[in-house]
Amino acid sequence: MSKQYWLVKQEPEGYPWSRFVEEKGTFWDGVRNYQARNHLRTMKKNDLVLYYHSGKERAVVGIARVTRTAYPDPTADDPQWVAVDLAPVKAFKKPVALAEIKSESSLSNIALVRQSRLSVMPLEKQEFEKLQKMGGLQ
DNA sequence: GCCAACGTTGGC
DNA sequence: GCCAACGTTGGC
Repeated sequence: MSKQYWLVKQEPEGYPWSRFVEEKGTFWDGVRNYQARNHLRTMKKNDLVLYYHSGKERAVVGIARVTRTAYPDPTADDPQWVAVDLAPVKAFKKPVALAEIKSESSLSNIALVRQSRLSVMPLEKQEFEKLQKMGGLQ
């Protein structure tokens, strides 16, 4: 199957992009939401993932990729919850703010806008490429 | 700090 | 199985 595209949300106070880059990757744990979990389970190796800072910052800051597909979340008691491993690919030259995303009509369908509480969501290829371009990358 | 959106829990 | 109450997340 071909590559898929995702967006994950993280509070910069919890685990900022800068630390993600320093550590050259992390395991993406702590997801306790069925919809988000199902998305995690669907991720394949080398799928590309946009990294979004929620809270105060509210901007997409960089691109990551999946280095290990879903496995039981070591921080959960219940084995139904899963984690994946992600590694940084490239930082955006310019973070793309939520306000910009909202004002872009071609991005009005993404879950970030429509369902603000979802922490892991799929993106269409053209949506991913649009965001990438807005972030100053090809 | 407030509130909307959404999920979960528990009483019936 | 419905729904009210409550908790959490995240934008404003």
